[in-house]
Amino acid sequence: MIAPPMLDPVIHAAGRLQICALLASVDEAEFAVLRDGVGVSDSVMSKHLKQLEDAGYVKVRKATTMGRQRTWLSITPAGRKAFDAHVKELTRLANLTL
Amino acid sequence: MIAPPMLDPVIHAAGRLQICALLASVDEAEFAVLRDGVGVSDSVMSKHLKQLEDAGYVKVRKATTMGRQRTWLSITPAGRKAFDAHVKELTRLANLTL
DNA sequence: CCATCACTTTCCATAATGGAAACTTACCAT
DNA sequence: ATGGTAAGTTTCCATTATGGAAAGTGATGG
Repeated sequence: MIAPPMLDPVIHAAGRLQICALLASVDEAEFAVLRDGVGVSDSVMSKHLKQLEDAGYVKVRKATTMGRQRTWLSITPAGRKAFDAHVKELTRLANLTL
Repeated sequence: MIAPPMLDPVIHAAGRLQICALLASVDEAEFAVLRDGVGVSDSVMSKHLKQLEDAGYVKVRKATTMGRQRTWLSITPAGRKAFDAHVKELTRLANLTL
């Protein structure tokens, strides 16, 4: 192999890549905002978030404000690091010279 | 959805993304070079190339030079366009602001 | 105590990958 | 012509990934 692919499979999948990209740009985002932002069903979003959480890339904060229970997601330092590295690797690939 | 994902599934898959990246940087590449560059088996490389060819992104040229038969791959104009668009979209996602 | 909201999990059906092994072609040697 | 080998191709089979619908959970309002 020319260069061992540093593409993180947890981040590379289209849906999760979008989630990470969205979370990387804000402090926190509501579950529903992410779900609609990515355009998937509740179940799918929940599953993607679980994978990201298991990887330590996303932090989940359940808040009960004004009687309303909402889930807020944020990217962790590890998540940001992994995302940045992933983007960097994509950039490297895109500008690759054989 | 905030922005409809313009990620081309044919190009996004890690293996094919690497193939496209490699082909985007050269005029032509030999099958074996690509296979080793990406680090997959003959069968997998063959199947990825078939998908890229079916999509019109890669051109296959079978050449018999000096008694040796080799397959040369090159990216087509459509392939380059799709790859560039894909990279552009990845860049957009990476710099996304919610 | 029951209904509802906001996710979570389970269930199920596809689609995507991957490698090994079998198969095909072309070309060289005999 | 016939056999052998190189270079891919296809087939076979096993995993894994996705996705949505539907059922399940826990907290909250009435």
